[in-house]
Amino acid sequence: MARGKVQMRRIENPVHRQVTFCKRRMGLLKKAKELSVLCDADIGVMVFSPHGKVYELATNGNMQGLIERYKGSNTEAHGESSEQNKPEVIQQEVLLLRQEIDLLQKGLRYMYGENDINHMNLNELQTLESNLEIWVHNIRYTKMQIISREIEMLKTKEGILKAANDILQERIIEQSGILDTGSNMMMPQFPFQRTMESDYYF
Amino acid sequence: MARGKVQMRRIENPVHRQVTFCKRRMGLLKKAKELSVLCDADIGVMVFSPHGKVYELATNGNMQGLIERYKGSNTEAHGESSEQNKPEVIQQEVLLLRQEIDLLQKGLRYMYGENDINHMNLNELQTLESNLEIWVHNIRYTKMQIISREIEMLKTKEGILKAANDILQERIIEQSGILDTGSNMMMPQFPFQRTMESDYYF
DNA sequence: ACCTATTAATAATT
DNA sequence: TAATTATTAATAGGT
Repeated sequence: MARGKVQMRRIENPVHRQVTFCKRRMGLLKKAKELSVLCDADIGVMVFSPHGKVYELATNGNMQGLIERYKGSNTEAHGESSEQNKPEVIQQEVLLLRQEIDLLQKGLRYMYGENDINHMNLNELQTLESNLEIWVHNIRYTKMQIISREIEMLKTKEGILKAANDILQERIIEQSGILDTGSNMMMPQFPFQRTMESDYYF
Repeated sequence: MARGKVQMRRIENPVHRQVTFCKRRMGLLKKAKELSVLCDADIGVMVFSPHGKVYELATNGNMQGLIERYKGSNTEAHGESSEQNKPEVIQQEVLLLRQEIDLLQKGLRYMYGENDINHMNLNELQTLESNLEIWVHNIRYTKMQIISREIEMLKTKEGILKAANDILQERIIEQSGILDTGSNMMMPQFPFQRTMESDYYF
């Protein structure tokens, strides 16, 4: 992608290789982040340099979580809890989590405009508090809207199904009268068909 | 990178999002492969679509191996040892840190507006709501701390001033006794000086 | 799925 | 190591 095509094979010149490694590694992680954001996907990338150094990206901020998820999705069930409890592993995990928290807190600080919550004065905290409360209020409102819509939909469906059932019952009665052949034991139970995706939102 | 810039945020149109997901996912995996070949690195990429599908690339053909390597490289990185390595303690800590991270992440993600409130489902809204409430709680706690400190400070100041006043009164009485010249009408009122910046925080 | 106008990435160079 | 720039590669929007 620049000043000449590049052959798809190991770059022999070590300097060039190192430089390219840096550049393309950054590019790869950037691309991963972009894909994650644009398409709402979680992505984990692990890069092991030839010298053993590790570079990683976990768009949800937690590579361990992604690995778990990967294992889960791939090999259905693994009774691996025993290995998971090795002290070193856990210790390591604590370390990672701590780093993660650090990162997130920085993010928060950035979000609040450089102001760590511990360094905000009363006024700022007050403002923040009311903003959050407004937000919570909006969220509750949105939730209520969703729930209302859901209920409406269910009611509608119920009505339709009831009507359908009524019609079907009538038909069956008619048929029973006309044919007078069988018992009612095969009569469909009331909710004729009750498969709904009403839990779509949950 | 084509026919117009793209904003770095979730693509709202589901069709566009899906198409972009396919294209960029391919691009990402290609880039990973290239980096691997050109620079002689081992790379693992895991992509989790929002619908839970997993796409992966392991340039050495073995994701499990890369995962092990990842864990290993992290474990031996820090030689901090002993002390509070009791499994239960650490386990507990991991749990707490995880929770904290979860909270921070969600909060951040939501705050950065990567998730439009109007496109969140009930569950997500519920989570967001509780996160915000916890935040509000923390803010209130911080506020209370500040206020308490402020009150302490004021009490201290009050004590000092009272003592000062007492001393002044004594002096004045002494002077009155010695000089016996004037009335007490000019006697300063009790809080001798009461200008404080105690409302600095408000 | 394919096409291209554009943007983004980056190899070579300083 | 850090810029700059000439090119190539990726891809957004359209068919």
